[in-house]
Amino acid sequence: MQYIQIEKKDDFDPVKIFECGQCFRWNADGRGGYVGVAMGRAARVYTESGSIFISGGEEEYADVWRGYFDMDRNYSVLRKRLGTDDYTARAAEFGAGIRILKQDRWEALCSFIISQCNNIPRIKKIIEALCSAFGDELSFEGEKYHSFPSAERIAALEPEDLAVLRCGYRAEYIISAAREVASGRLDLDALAGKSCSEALAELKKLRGVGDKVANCVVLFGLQIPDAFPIDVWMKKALKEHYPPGFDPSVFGDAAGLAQQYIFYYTRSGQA
DNA sequence: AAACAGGCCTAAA
DNA sequence: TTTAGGCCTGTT
Repeated sequence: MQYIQIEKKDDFDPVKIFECGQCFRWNADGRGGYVGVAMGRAARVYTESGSIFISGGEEEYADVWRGYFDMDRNYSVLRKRLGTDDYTARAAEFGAGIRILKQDRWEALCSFIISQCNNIPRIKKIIEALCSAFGDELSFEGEKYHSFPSAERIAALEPEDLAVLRCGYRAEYIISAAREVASGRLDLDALAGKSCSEALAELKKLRGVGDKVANCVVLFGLQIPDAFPIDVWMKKALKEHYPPGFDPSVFGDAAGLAQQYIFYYTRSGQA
């Protein structure tokens, strides 16, 4: 397999990128890299002596991975702007290397619906079951993988068809979201051009999508940078390290990135 | 065994 | 507009 080498870049740490909780389909490969499936392709990513290596050639990089890894944004510059308060500054330093992936919009929506009231191992297990059952088979470096099934594919199913996922009450949420997207009643591409609050309001009309899930979809799927998902970890961090009534809009367009640093830092137990 | 997990929905104040 | 209880399932 051909790999593309990208020379020394600003922040890019595969461990942090894939373990900071924004995505569910990349796994450590046991030899320092990560393998995963995104945008309909399987790939491997690793860093070695300052360079980044991504499977596939120049063309695949230009078409897929350059955008997916948000390579045209300088995270080092963004990160250093986040030193407004002590805790955020420490979190940003600790999380140096995180990048916010430009994930497939439907995949982000479906994945974060599944994530509700679940732990990460089970979220990943359910998503893999969904892909194995309904995604397309992919072959990569001698192994089989599966793409994330399209909204159209899922829209054609009934909640009972998702019984194999063991995802419980989330099954009906998944099906109904898929039908909204597949029918065009919910246009995720169009939403990506809207403001954060407009996008949130639209997403929250879906059954099973509340404030937290909507913020994740807006940030990780629509790439609207001022989204600020607040889950139990963020509640804890905000309560312990920020003034009551703290307004994340002080971070401006870097609010989403600040959230990732704070979340990763708090959850690491190092904070 | 009972509680909890990276929420959401509904009913009731 | 805020709060409590229930929800599928798997793990501790």
